[in-house]
Amino acid sequence: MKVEEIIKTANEIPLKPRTIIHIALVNNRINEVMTATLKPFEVSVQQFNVLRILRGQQGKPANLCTLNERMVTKMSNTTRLVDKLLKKGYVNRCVCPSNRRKVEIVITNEGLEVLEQMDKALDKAHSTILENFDNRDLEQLNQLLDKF
Amino acid sequence: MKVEEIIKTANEIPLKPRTIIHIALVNNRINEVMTATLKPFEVSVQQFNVLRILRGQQGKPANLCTLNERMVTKMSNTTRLVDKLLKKGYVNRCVCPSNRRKVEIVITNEGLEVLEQMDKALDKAHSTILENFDNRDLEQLNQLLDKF
DNA sequence: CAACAACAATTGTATGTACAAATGTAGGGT
DNA sequence: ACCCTACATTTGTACATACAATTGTTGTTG
Repeated sequence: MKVEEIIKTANEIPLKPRTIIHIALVNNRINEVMTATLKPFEVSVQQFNVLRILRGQQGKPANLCTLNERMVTKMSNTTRLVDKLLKKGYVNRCVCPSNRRKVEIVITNEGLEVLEQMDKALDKAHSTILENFDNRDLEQLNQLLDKF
Repeated sequence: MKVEEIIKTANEIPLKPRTIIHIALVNNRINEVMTATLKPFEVSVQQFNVLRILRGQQGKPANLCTLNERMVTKMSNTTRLVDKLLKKGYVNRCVCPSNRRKVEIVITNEGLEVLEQMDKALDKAHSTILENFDNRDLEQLNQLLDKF
């Protein structure tokens, strides 16, 4: 992606704003690919993230606030997000018996199955997005991103 | 930003998905800062982008489809975006006399003034976001981002 | 044990975004 | 001149997100 072709608003953009814009552009492109990849499964990127977090729990239920903390894109409305996964049968939800304020959410077997398929699809997508990167590039990029 | 602290969903995340998530996290952080910075001016990041593009036109009017092309985050709804800027008095809009399909949009003096203030505020924000980067880092980061 | 603050989740509302359909305009071919 | 296609914008609708207010629950303190 040649950022010069996209940033045409000024002749010379200083390095800092240029970097900021560049990241936004890259992020948008990634999002587009991810959304398109997940479209056949009829789940959003956010919903996918929730499923992935739930699988990471390895059977242990997660409550909403843990989900919120671990979500890549923070969102205020985890309730409605889980609602949609519930409708699709990918998660179960019940009130935590030890603390009835909390809600326990676990991923269902069906959820695990579709998640596996999504993983495969996303693997391909990631390779496509990162086709110009070798491992050294990726390490370097991650090191730089850690500076944020 | 230590991505390990945020990504707790799995013990070992392979390099590629890790990179993708990392970019999303960085982008979110940038967005939060940008939105907070622009909040006192009561404009969204998108609206700011439109104003910046219009200034880049140096007096020449821009029509909607040019705006759309140059917008960092593509959005389908430039009409309503311009509507809001119009209400605030930051832009003028009129039908293009030579081609009545087109709409010409120019930034007003008031728009230019507030834009200058926003620039100053965003300059500071950018420096804060990128405080851990020296010029060499930024060059390197941009080079890597160009690989996308 | 009653009052209160703190917590976890839900609901309401306003705003933002994506996608598709509709409106109005221009130009080309017959 | 008429029909058709392509273009530029607008409108409609469904969905996503941000922020604030509300509900229900827990534990603490007087």
